[in-house]
Amino acid sequence: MDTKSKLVAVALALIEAEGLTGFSTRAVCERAKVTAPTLYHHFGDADGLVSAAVSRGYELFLDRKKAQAQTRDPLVDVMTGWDDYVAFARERPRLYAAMTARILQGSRIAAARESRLHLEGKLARLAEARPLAMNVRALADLMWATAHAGALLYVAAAPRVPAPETIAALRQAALDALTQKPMKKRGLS
Amino acid sequence: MDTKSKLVAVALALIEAEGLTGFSTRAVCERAKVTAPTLYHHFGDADGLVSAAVSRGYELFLDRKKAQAQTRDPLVDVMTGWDDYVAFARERPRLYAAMTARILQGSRIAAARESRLHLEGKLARLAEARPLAMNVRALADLMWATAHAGALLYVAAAPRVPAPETIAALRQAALDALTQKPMKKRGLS
DNA sequence: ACAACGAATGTAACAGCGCTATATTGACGG
DNA sequence: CCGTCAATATAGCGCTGTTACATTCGTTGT
Repeated sequence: MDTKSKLVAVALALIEAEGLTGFSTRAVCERAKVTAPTLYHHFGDADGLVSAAVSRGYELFLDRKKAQAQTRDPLVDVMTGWDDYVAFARERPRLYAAMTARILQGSRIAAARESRLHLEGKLARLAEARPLAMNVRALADLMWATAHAGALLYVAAAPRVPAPETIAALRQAALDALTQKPMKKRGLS
Repeated sequence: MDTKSKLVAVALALIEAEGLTGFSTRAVCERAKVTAPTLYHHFGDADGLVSAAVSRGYELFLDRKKAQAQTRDPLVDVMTGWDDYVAFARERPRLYAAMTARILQGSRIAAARESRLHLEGKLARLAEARPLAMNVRALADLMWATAHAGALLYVAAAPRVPAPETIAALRQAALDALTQKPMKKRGLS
């Protein structure tokens, strides 16, 4: 395996094993049996390597999504995607934390944008099948926000598990937004 | 002002100004005109000082909540609290990020627990007024998850602003959970 | 009154971190 | 066979969190 991908693999493994706080360029170099300048030659700085590892994380996530069979009903596809998002975060909590930590700092990851487009594609397909209450971008925000909130409940509560009805209510919120008719106004308080 | 609270104040100011990444014990010592060992004498390590600053953040948050007049309707109080949570995160995004980052690492902050109890108190008062679909703890999780998701939409999207209907949908999810009758089963997919 | 003690602070240094100026290797095209 | 350029190594800088050690200073027991 070439040095560059090996470094990414080592960085990803380190993040999964010890989280972002356990990550350091020196630890990566040691485990990859490489000296510092080669790391900096390939990635510029520590942030570059973390970004690359996080990108790889998004690729893993996307592969999983694409392996998922597409059904007849776009609504089912979107909600299956929602469930899978939460499941991914539960299975790889430290990787997930690293992926989302970067979102908050406004650091743009190309692979993240791809995941986002994948979701918006599914939503667009849904929009063709039935009229939606919001535009696709607002709906994508909502899907992400509810799924991320669900994921956080698992990660933050670990090793305890949140009540199933809490997750169900978040999921229901996503579903309500998807099935809500455009013109029907609902009471807000 | 005594040295200890001055250090907390300086740390809090530094976090608000530059975020957690800009925080360093040396920067704090310099601005507080204090040498390193006095910082370590008072707080043990860097994490101890950050925890203290974050605690102070929760106190500020709680003060704000307590200043909020209690109305006749507990439901209104809970939803006002929801709005205020999101508003706090919008107003002090870096402090909010520091506060929640620690939650995810499982680091327990006493003041955070107090905020949680404050919310559960409000929910208990609501439970006396009308039967709820979930127990208070599950409901508190849900209130936090939806409000945090709303807060994240603002922080992650900054300086852009998320669509109002996305926030409204999250808020609606919280409200639905509060007003949902105990025995009424809703379709889940 | 004063010696003794402990809390609070300062001096100076350690190891580990991200990062880089510089030198060396090694594969390829002329 | 030599020049070029990417890839790697040596060795070090400046910064970080942290700490062993020395010092000040108010409190207290006698």
